Amino acid sequence: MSPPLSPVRTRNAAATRTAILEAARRRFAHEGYDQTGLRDIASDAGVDAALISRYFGGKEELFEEVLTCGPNIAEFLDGDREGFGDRVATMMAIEPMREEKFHLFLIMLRSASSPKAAAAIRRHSSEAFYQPLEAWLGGEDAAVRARVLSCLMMGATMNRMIHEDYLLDDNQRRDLCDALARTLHHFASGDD
Amino acid sequence: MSPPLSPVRTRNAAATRTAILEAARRRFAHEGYDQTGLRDIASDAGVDAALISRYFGGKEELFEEVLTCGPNIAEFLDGDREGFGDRVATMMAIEPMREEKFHLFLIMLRSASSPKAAAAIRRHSSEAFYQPLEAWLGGEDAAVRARVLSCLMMGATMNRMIHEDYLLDDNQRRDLCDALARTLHHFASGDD
DNA sequence: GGGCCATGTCATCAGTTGGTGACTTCTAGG
DNA sequence: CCTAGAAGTCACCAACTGATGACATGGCCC
Repeated sequence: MSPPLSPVRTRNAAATRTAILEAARRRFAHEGYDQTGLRDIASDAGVDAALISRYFGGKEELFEEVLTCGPNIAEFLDGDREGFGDRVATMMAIEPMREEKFHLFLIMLRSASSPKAAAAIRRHSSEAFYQPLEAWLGGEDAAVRARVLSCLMMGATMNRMIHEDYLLDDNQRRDLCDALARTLHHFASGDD
Repeated sequence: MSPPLSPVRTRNAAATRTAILEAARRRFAHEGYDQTGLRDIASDAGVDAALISRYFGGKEELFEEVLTCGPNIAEFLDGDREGFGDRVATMMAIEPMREEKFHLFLIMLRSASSPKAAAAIRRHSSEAFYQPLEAWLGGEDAAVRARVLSCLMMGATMNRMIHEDYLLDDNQRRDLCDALARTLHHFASGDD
Protein backbone atom coordinates (compact mmCIF):
# COMPACT_ATOMS: atom_id res chain seq x y z
CA MET A 1 0.00 0.00 0.00
CA SER A 2 1.88 3.00 1.37
CA PRO A 3 5.65 3.02 0.91
CA PRO A 4 7.45 1.67 3.99
CA LEU A 5 8.13 4.37 6.55
CA SER A 6 11.60 3.18 7.41
CA PRO A 7 13.52 1.88 4.45
CA VAL A 8 13.35 -1.87 4.94
CA ARG A 9 16.59 -3.34 3.83
CA THR A 10 16.01 -4.63 0.33
CA ARG A 11 18.40 -7.24 -0.94
CA ASN A 12 21.54 -5.25 -1.42
CA ALA A 13 24.92 -6.89 -1.32
CA ALA A 14 26.90 -3.67 -0.89
CA ALA A 15 24.77 -2.44 2.01
CA THR A 16 24.98 -5.82 3.72
CA ARG A 17 28.74 -5.86 3.31
CA THR A 18 29.19 -2.47 4.95
CA ALA A 19 26.69 -3.33 7.69
CA ILE A 20 28.77 -6.38 8.54
CA LEU A 21 31.97 -4.38 8.33
CA GLU A 22 30.77 -1.68 10.71
CA ALA A 23 29.32 -4.13 13.18
CA ALA A 24 32.58 -6.04 13.09
CA ARG A 25 34.63 -2.90 13.68
CA ARG A 26 32.62 -2.01 16.75
CA ARG A 27 32.78 -5.53 18.14
CA PHE A 28 36.49 -5.96 17.48
CA ALA A 29 37.19 -2.58 19.09
CA HIS A 30 35.04 -3.29 22.14
CA GLU A 31 35.88 -6.91 22.77
CA GLY A 32 38.88 -7.89 20.70
CA TYR A 33 39.32 -10.57 18.09
CA ASP A 34 38.95 -13.60 20.32
CA GLN A 35 35.95 -12.45 22.29
CA THR A 36 34.04 -11.49 19.18
CA GLY A 37 31.92 -14.23 17.68
CA LEU A 38 30.70 -14.32 14.12
CA ARG A 39 27.21 -14.68 15.51
CA ASP A 40 27.59 -11.48 17.56
CA ILE A 41 28.63 -9.51 14.50
CA ALA A 42 25.84 -11.01 12.41
CA SER A 43 23.28 -10.22 15.06
CA ASP A 44 24.45 -6.60 15.35
CA ALA A 45 24.34 -6.21 11.59
CA GLY A 46 20.92 -7.82 11.37
CA VAL A 47 22.22 -10.51 9.12
CA ASP A 48 22.60 -14.28 9.09
CA ALA A 49 25.97 -15.47 10.33
CA ALA A 50 26.52 -17.63 7.28
CA LEU A 51 26.65 -14.50 5.14
CA ILE A 52 29.87 -13.38 6.80
CA SER A 53 31.78 -16.40 5.66
CA ARG A 54 30.22 -16.01 2.22
CA TYR A 55 31.07 -12.32 1.87
CA PHE A 56 34.50 -12.27 3.45
CA GLY A 57 35.73 -15.85 3.41
CA GLY A 58 36.19 -16.18 7.14
CA LYS A 59 36.79 -14.38 10.40
CA GLU A 60 40.44 -13.63 9.70
CA GLU A 61 39.73 -12.11 6.31
CA LEU A 62 36.94 -10.06 7.84
CA PHE A 63 39.34 -8.75 10.46
CA GLU A 64 41.88 -7.86 7.80
CA GLU A 65 39.21 -6.01 5.84
CA VAL A 66 38.14 -4.09 8.95
CA LEU A 67 41.70 -2.92 9.49
CA THR A 68 42.31 -2.09 5.86
CA CYS A 69 39.19 -0.07 5.16
CA GLY A 70 39.02 1.71 8.51
CA PRO A 71 40.29 5.03 9.81
CA ASN A 72 44.00 5.31 10.54
CA ILE A 73 46.30 7.49 12.59
CA ALA A 74 45.30 10.51 10.52
CA GLU A 75 42.42 11.01 12.94
CA PHE A 76 44.97 12.26 15.44
CA LEU A 77 47.08 14.29 13.09
CA ASP A 78 44.66 16.81 11.61
CA GLY A 79 44.98 20.26 13.09
CA ASP A 80 47.99 22.48 13.63
CA ARG A 81 51.18 20.83 14.75
CA GLU A 82 51.69 23.24 17.60
CA GLY A 83 48.46 22.09 19.25
CA PHE A 84 49.08 18.37 18.74
CA GLY A 85 50.20 17.68 22.29
CA ASP A 86 47.28 19.43 23.94
CA ARG A 87 44.77 17.98 21.53
CA VAL A 88 45.87 14.38 21.91
CA ALA A 89 46.49 14.60 25.65
CA THR A 90 43.02 15.99 26.17
CA MET A 91 41.51 13.20 24.11
CA MET A 92 43.54 10.65 26.03
CA ALA A 93 43.09 11.83 29.60
CA ILE A 94 40.10 14.15 29.82
CA GLU A 95 37.44 13.74 27.17
CA PRO A 96 35.15 10.76 27.22
CA MET A 97 36.65 8.18 24.93
CA ARG A 98 35.56 9.04 21.40
CA GLU A 99 34.88 5.70 19.87
CA GLU A 100 35.51 6.44 16.22
CA LYS A 101 38.82 8.08 16.96
CA PHE A 102 40.04 5.26 19.14
CA HIS A 103 38.83 2.31 17.11
CA LEU A 104 42.21 1.69 15.55
CA PHE A 105 44.01 1.74 18.90
CA LEU A 106 41.38 -0.35 20.61
CA ILE A 107 41.32 -2.99 17.89
CA MET A 108 45.09 -3.24 17.92
CA LEU A 109 45.44 -3.34 21.69
CA ARG A 110 42.57 -5.74 22.28
CA SER A 111 43.48 -8.14 19.50
CA ALA A 112 47.27 -8.09 19.46
CA SER A 113 47.49 -11.17 21.64
CA SER A 114 45.50 -13.33 19.26
CA PRO A 115 47.83 -15.18 16.90
CA LYS A 116 45.21 -15.16 14.15
CA ALA A 117 44.98 -11.38 14.30
CA ALA A 118 48.60 -10.60 15.10
CA ALA A 119 49.96 -10.76 11.57
CA ALA A 120 47.31 -8.41 10.24
CA ILE A 121 47.89 -6.01 13.10
CA ARG A 122 51.63 -6.02 12.60
CA ARG A 123 51.25 -5.21 8.92
CA HIS A 124 48.59 -2.60 9.50
CA SER A 125 50.40 -0.93 12.37
CA SER A 126 53.33 -0.39 10.09
CA GLU A 127 51.38 0.83 7.06
CA ALA A 128 48.55 2.79 8.57
CA PHE A 129 50.22 3.99 11.72
CA TYR A 130 53.97 4.41 11.66
CA GLN A 131 54.39 5.40 8.03
CA PRO A 132 51.82 8.23 8.12
CA LEU A 133 53.04 9.35 11.53
CA GLU A 134 56.67 9.48 10.45
CA ALA A 135 55.76 11.34 7.28
CA TRP A 136 53.80 13.87 9.34
CA LEU A 137 56.63 14.31 11.83
CA GLY A 138 59.37 14.74 9.23
CA GLY A 139 63.06 15.05 10.03
CA GLU A 140 65.68 12.37 10.18
CA ASP A 141 64.82 11.18 13.68
CA ALA A 142 61.13 10.90 12.79
CA ALA A 143 61.17 7.12 13.23
CA VAL A 144 62.44 7.33 16.78
CA ARG A 145 60.12 10.16 17.78
CA ALA A 146 57.22 8.23 16.26
CA ARG A 147 58.04 5.29 18.54
CA VAL A 148 58.02 7.42 21.65
CA LEU A 149 54.74 9.06 20.65
CA SER A 150 53.33 5.63 19.95
CA CYS A 151 54.39 4.38 23.40
CA LEU A 152 52.65 7.30 25.03
CA MET A 153 49.45 7.02 23.04
CA MET A 154 49.20 3.25 23.25
CA GLY A 155 50.12 3.22 26.90
CA ALA A 156 47.58 5.91 27.70
CA THR A 157 44.85 4.05 25.83
CA MET A 158 45.83 0.82 27.53
CA ASN A 159 45.70 2.42 30.95
CA ARG A 160 42.32 3.80 30.13
CA MET A 161 41.12 0.40 28.99
CA ILE A 162 42.08 -1.05 32.35
CA HIS A 163 41.05 1.82 34.64
CA GLU A 164 38.55 4.03 32.84
CA ASP A 165 39.42 6.98 35.05
CA TYR A 166 43.09 6.19 35.69
CA LEU A 167 42.06 6.05 39.38
CA LEU A 168 42.63 9.81 39.57
CA ASP A 169 40.51 12.72 40.71
CA ASP A 170 39.77 15.68 38.46
CA ASN A 171 42.77 17.76 39.50
CA GLN A 172 45.13 14.87 39.03
CA ARG A 173 43.67 14.13 35.61
CA ARG A 174 44.32 17.70 34.59
CA ASP A 175 47.91 17.40 35.81
CA LEU A 176 48.27 14.12 33.95
CA CYS A 177 46.89 15.78 30.85
CA ASP A 178 49.42 18.59 31.17
CA ALA A 179 52.31 16.19 31.62
CA LEU A 180 51.23 14.13 28.64
CA ALA A 181 50.68 17.23 26.54
CA ARG A 182 54.16 18.58 27.25
CA THR A 183 55.79 15.24 26.52
CA LEU A 184 53.79 14.66 23.35
CA HIS A 185 54.58 18.18 22.18
CA HIS A 186 58.25 17.68 22.88
CA PHE A 187 58.51 14.64 20.64
CA ALA A 188 56.09 15.92 18.02
CA SER A 189 57.90 19.19 17.50
CA GLY A 190 61.30 17.54 17.67
CA ASP A 191 63.17 20.48 19.19
CA ASP A 192 65.69 18.92 21.48
CA MET B 1 66.26 -51.82 40.30
CA SER B 2 68.50 -48.78 40.30
CA PRO B 3 67.01 -45.59 41.76
CA PRO B 4 65.51 -43.32 39.11
CA LEU B 5 68.08 -40.93 37.65
CA SER B 6 65.76 -37.96 37.53
CA PRO B 7 63.63 -37.55 40.63
CA VAL B 8 60.24 -38.88 39.56
CA ARG B 9 57.61 -36.67 40.95
CA THR B 10 56.26 -38.41 43.99
CA ARG B 11 52.78 -37.53 45.06
CA ASN B 12 53.23 -34.05 46.41
CA ALA B 13 50.41 -31.58 46.46
CA ALA B 14 52.57 -28.52 47.07
CA ALA B 15 54.96 -29.33 44.24
CA THR B 16 52.08 -30.00 41.87
CA ARG B 17 50.46 -26.72 42.81
CA THR B 18 53.54 -24.68 42.10
CA ALA B 19 54.22 -26.60 38.89
CA ILE B 20 50.73 -25.68 37.68
CA LEU B 21 51.18 -22.11 38.85
CA GLU B 22 54.45 -21.62 37.01
CA ALA B 23 53.23 -23.27 33.83
CA ALA B 24 50.14 -21.08 33.98
CA ARG B 25 52.20 -17.93 34.46
CA ARG B 26 54.29 -18.68 31.40
CA ARG B 27 51.26 -19.52 29.27
CA PHE B 28 49.24 -16.51 30.39
CA ALA B 29 52.22 -14.24 29.72
CA HIS B 30 52.91 -15.72 26.29
CA GLU B 31 49.41 -16.17 24.97
CA GLY B 32 46.98 -14.33 27.20
CA TYR B 33 44.02 -15.56 29.18
CA ASP B 34 41.78 -16.52 26.29
CA GLN B 35 44.34 -18.31 24.19
CA THR B 36 45.53 -20.39 27.10
CA GLY B 37 43.75 -23.68 27.60
CA LEU B 38 43.66 -25.62 30.81
CA ARG B 39 45.00 -28.59 28.85
CA ASP B 40 48.01 -26.54 27.68
CA ILE B 41 48.88 -25.60 31.24
CA ALA B 42 48.40 -29.14 32.47
CA SER B 43 50.56 -30.53 29.70
CA ASP B 44 53.35 -28.03 30.43
CA ALA B 45 53.19 -28.88 34.10
CA GLY B 46 53.13 -32.61 33.41
CA VAL B 47 49.84 -32.97 35.20
CA ASP B 48 46.31 -34.05 34.44
CA ALA B 49 44.02 -31.19 33.49
CA ALA B 50 41.41 -32.22 36.00
CA LEU B 51 43.83 -31.40 38.79
CA ILE B 52 43.74 -27.71 37.93
CA SER B 53 40.06 -27.42 38.66
CA ARG B 54 40.57 -29.45 41.79
CA TYR B 55 43.47 -27.38 43.11
CA PHE B 56 42.33 -23.92 42.13
CA GLY B 57 38.61 -24.19 41.55
CA GLY B 58 38.67 -23.04 37.96
CA LYS B 59 40.50 -21.06 35.32
CA GLU B 60 39.55 -17.67 36.72
CA GLU B 61 40.71 -18.52 40.21
CA LEU B 62 43.95 -19.90 38.80
CA PHE B 63 44.50 -16.63 36.95
CA GLU B 64 43.86 -14.65 40.08
CA GLU B 65 46.35 -16.80 41.99
CA VAL B 66 48.96 -16.31 39.26
CA LEU B 67 48.61 -12.54 39.56
CA THR B 68 48.57 -12.55 43.34
CA CYS B 69 51.56 -14.75 44.01
CA GLY B 70 53.72 -13.46 41.16
CA PRO B 71 56.39 -10.79 40.89
CA ASN B 72 55.21 -7.19 40.81
CA ILE B 73 56.52 -3.82 39.73
CA ALA B 74 59.32 -4.10 42.26
CA GLU B 75 61.34 -5.94 39.61
CA PHE B 76 61.79 -2.59 37.89
CA LEU B 77 62.39 -0.51 40.98
CA ASP B 78 65.41 -2.10 42.61
CA GLY B 79 68.60 -0.18 42.06
CA ASP B 80 69.45 3.45 42.51
CA ARG B 81 66.83 5.97 41.56
CA GLU B 82 69.21 7.99 39.44
CA GLY B 83 69.76 5.06 37.09
CA PHE B 84 66.09 4.12 36.81
CA GLY B 85 65.55 5.69 33.40
CA ASP B 86 68.58 4.10 31.78
CA ARG B 87 67.94 0.75 33.38
CA VAL B 88 64.32 0.49 32.34
CA ALA B 89 64.82 2.00 28.89
CA THR B 90 67.59 -0.49 28.18
CA MET B 91 65.38 -3.36 29.27
CA MET B 92 62.56 -2.03 27.15
CA ALA B 93 64.35 -1.15 23.94
CA ILE B 94 67.70 -2.92 23.79
CA GLU B 95 68.02 -6.06 25.83
CA PRO B 96 66.32 -9.24 24.72
CA MET B 97 63.02 -9.38 26.56
CA ARG B 98 63.70 -10.88 29.98
CA GLU B 99 60.72 -13.08 30.54
CA GLU B 100 60.57 -13.09 34.32
CA LYS B 101 60.81 -9.33 34.51
CA PHE B 102 58.10 -8.76 31.94
CA HIS B 103 55.64 -11.42 33.03
CA LEU B 104 53.45 -8.99 34.89
CA PHE B 105 53.27 -6.56 31.97
CA LEU B 106 52.72 -9.29 29.43
CA ILE B 107 49.98 -10.96 31.41
CA MET B 108 48.20 -7.68 31.91
CA LEU B 109 48.53 -6.52 28.32
CA ARG B 110 47.65 -9.84 26.76
CA SER B 111 44.70 -10.57 29.02
CA ALA B 112 43.18 -7.16 29.64
CA SER B 113 40.64 -7.61 26.87
CA SER B 114 39.18 -10.75 28.37
CA PRO B 115 36.19 -9.93 30.56
CA LYS B 116 36.88 -12.91 32.81
CA ALA B 117 40.40 -11.65 33.49
CA ALA B 118 39.72 -7.93 33.44
CA ALA B 119 38.48 -7.59 37.01
CA ALA B 120 41.49 -9.41 38.44
CA ILE B 121 43.83 -7.33 36.33
CA ARG B 122 42.21 -4.09 37.38
CA ARG B 123 42.51 -4.99 41.03
CA HIS B 124 46.05 -6.27 40.70
CA SER B 125 47.25 -3.36 38.59
CA SER B 126 46.16 -1.06 41.34
CA GLU B 127 47.58 -3.04 44.26
CA ALA B 128 50.76 -4.51 42.84
CA PHE B 129 51.63 -1.81 40.35
CA TYR B 130 50.46 1.69 41.08
CA GLN B 131 50.60 1.58 44.85
CA PRO B 132 54.23 0.36 45.04
CA LEU B 133 55.25 2.65 42.22
CA GLU B 134 53.71 5.71 43.84
CA ALA B 135 55.28 4.84 47.17
CA TRP B 136 58.68 4.50 45.49
CA LEU B 137 58.27 7.80 43.66
CA GLY B 138 57.14 9.80 46.64
CA GLY B 139 56.03 13.41 46.53
CA GLU B 140 52.55 14.81 46.16
CA ASP B 141 52.40 14.42 42.40
CA ALA B 142 53.51 10.80 42.63
CA ALA B 143 50.17 9.53 41.32
CA VAL B 144 50.38 11.59 38.15
CA ARG B 145 54.02 10.78 37.49
CA ALA B 146 53.24 7.09 38.05
CA ARG B 147 50.62 7.27 35.29
CA VAL B 148 53.03 8.77 32.81
CA LEU B 149 55.68 6.20 33.64
CA SER B 150 53.08 3.50 33.30
CA CYS B 151 52.05 4.80 29.88
CA LEU B 152 55.65 4.71 28.71
CA MET B 153 56.41 1.26 30.06
CA MET B 154 53.15 -0.32 28.95
CA GLY B 155 53.31 1.36 25.57
CA ALA B 156 56.89 0.25 25.05
CA THR B 157 56.04 -3.32 26.00
CA MET B 158 53.00 -3.24 23.74
CA ASN B 159 55.04 -1.97 20.83
CA ARG B 160 57.54 -4.69 21.43
CA MET B 161 54.80 -7.29 21.53
CA ILE B 162 53.62 -6.19 18.10
CA HIS B 163 56.99 -5.50 16.44
CA GLU B 164 59.70 -7.33 18.30
CA ASP B 165 62.36 -4.93 16.99
CA TYR B 166 60.21 -1.79 16.79
CA LEU B 167 61.05 -1.89 13.03
CA LEU B 168 64.22 0.03 13.83
CA ASP B 169 67.90 -0.54 13.07
CA ASP B 170 70.51 -0.64 15.81
CA ASN B 171 71.33 3.06 15.76
CA GLN B 172 67.69 4.02 15.91
CA ARG B 173 67.08 1.64 18.77
CA ARG B 174 69.89 3.29 20.70
CA ASP B 175 68.33 6.68 20.02
CA LEU B 176 64.94 5.37 21.08
CA CYS B 177 66.53 4.01 24.25
CA ASP B 178 68.06 7.43 24.98
CA ALA B 179 64.80 9.24 24.42
CA LEU B 180 62.91 6.80 26.64
CA ALA B 181 65.60 6.97 29.29
CA ARG B 182 65.51 10.75 29.46
CA THR B 183 61.72 10.82 29.63
CA LEU B 184 61.54 8.07 32.23
CA HIS B 185 64.18 9.80 34.31
CA HIS B 186 62.33 13.09 34.09
CA PHE B 187 59.15 11.66 35.56
CA ALA B 188 60.90 9.33 37.99
CA SER B 189 63.01 12.07 39.53
CA GLY B 190 60.16 14.53 39.50
CA ASP B 191 62.27 17.65 39.07
CA ASP B 192 60.21 19.90 36.86
C1' DG C 1 50.00 -55.19 57.74
C1' DG C 2 45.59 -52.87 57.04
C1' DG C 3 42.69 -49.27 56.37
C1' DC C 4 42.00 -44.50 54.94
C1' DC C 5 42.46 -40.31 52.87
C1' DA C 6 45.05 -37.42 49.85
C1' DT C 7 46.57 -37.57 45.23
C1' DG C 8 46.22 -38.64 40.55
C1' DT C 9 43.64 -40.73 36.14
C1' DC C 10 40.08 -41.32 33.00
C1' DA C 11 35.90 -40.89 30.35
C1' DT C 12 32.66 -37.83 29.41
C1' DC C 13 29.53 -33.85 29.45
C1' DA C 14 27.39 -29.53 27.81
C1' DG C 15 28.30 -25.30 25.63
C1' DT C 16 30.41 -22.58 22.22
C1' DT C 17 32.90 -21.62 18.10
C1' DG C 18 33.96 -21.08 12.99
C1' DG C 19 32.52 -23.00 8.99
C1' DT C 20 29.71 -25.48 5.07
C1' DG C 21 26.30 -26.96 1.87
C1' DA C 22 21.61 -27.58 0.64
C1' DC C 23 17.68 -25.04 0.48
C1' DT C 24 14.32 -20.96 -0.25
C1' DT C 25 13.13 -16.37 -1.85
C1' DC C 26 13.57 -12.25 -4.07
C1' DT C 27 14.54 -9.49 -8.22
C1' DA C 28 16.23 -8.15 -12.70
C1' DG C 29 16.19 -9.05 -17.64
C1' DG C 30 14.13 -11.17 -21.46
C1' DC D 1 4.99 -13.82 -17.11
C1' DC D 2 8.98 -16.60 -16.37
C1' DT D 3 13.27 -18.01 -15.60
C1' DA D 4 18.20 -17.63 -13.96
C1' DG D 5 21.07 -16.28 -10.67
C1' DA D 6 22.00 -13.36 -6.80
C1' DA D 7 20.85 -12.80 -1.90
C1' DG D 8 19.43 -14.69 2.21
C1' DT D 9 18.03 -18.81 5.46
C1' DC D 10 18.53 -22.96 7.79
C1' DA D 11 20.26 -27.20 9.77
C1' DC D 12 24.17 -29.14 10.87
C1' DC D 13 29.20 -30.48 11.57
C1' DA D 14 33.69 -31.11 13.73
C1' DA D 15 36.71 -29.12 16.94
C1' DC D 16 37.59 -27.29 21.09
C1' DT D 17 36.76 -25.52 25.82
C1' DG D 18 36.07 -25.68 30.94
C1' DA D 19 34.37 -28.59 34.04
C1' DT D 20 32.74 -32.88 36.78
C1' DG D 21 32.24 -37.29 38.91
C1' DA D 22 33.54 -42.05 39.14
C1' DC D 23 37.40 -44.60 39.66
C1' DA D 24 42.43 -46.17 40.65
C1' DT D 25 46.60 -45.76 43.43
C1' DG D 26 49.98 -44.31 46.42
C1' DG D 27 51.72 -43.23 51.16
C1' DC D 28 51.00 -42.44 56.07
C1' DC D 29 49.17 -43.53 60.77
C1' DC D 30 47.45 -46.84 63.89
